[in-house]
Amino acid sequence: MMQYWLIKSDPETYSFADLQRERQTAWDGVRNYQARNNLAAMQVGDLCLVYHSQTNPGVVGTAEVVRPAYPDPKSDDPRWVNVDVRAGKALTRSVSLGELRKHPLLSQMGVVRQGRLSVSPVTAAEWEAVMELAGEPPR
DNA sequence: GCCAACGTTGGC
DNA sequence: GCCAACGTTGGC
Repeated sequence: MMQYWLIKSDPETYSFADLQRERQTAWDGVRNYQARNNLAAMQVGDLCLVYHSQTNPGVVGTAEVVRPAYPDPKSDDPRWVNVDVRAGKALTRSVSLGELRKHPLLSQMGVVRQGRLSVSPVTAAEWEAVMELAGEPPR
């Protein structure tokens, strides 16, 4: 069964444009157990909302999981894992954190309730609502 | 730059 | 096992 997720990045460090340029990347550097557990639960084919933190925080694009969790080679601690994701599409219009907060359904999203969590699950209903706000046609 | 929220560390 | 101190993240 396909699942949805939200993955957060500071665009100064790694932006959605960077992902589009590279087409695919290792999603690494997660050093929080809850976020790590979410990474570990990802399966190939799962879809992700890509969220920019810091400047103009909000959802800017989508990505697809293409490799499930594996140990982060940049860490000598095997507890930390990466997944590989492929760029999906840039949203027709990005959806700001403020819009998520205002939306009756989306105000309950993990990213809103727990701002510091960098990888969080997204329900199918939340996914659809974000796509609608983003001006994306139904799939 | 400030501050709130939260996670981690370490003393006891 | 508790809790204070400290560090980090992220919104504003």
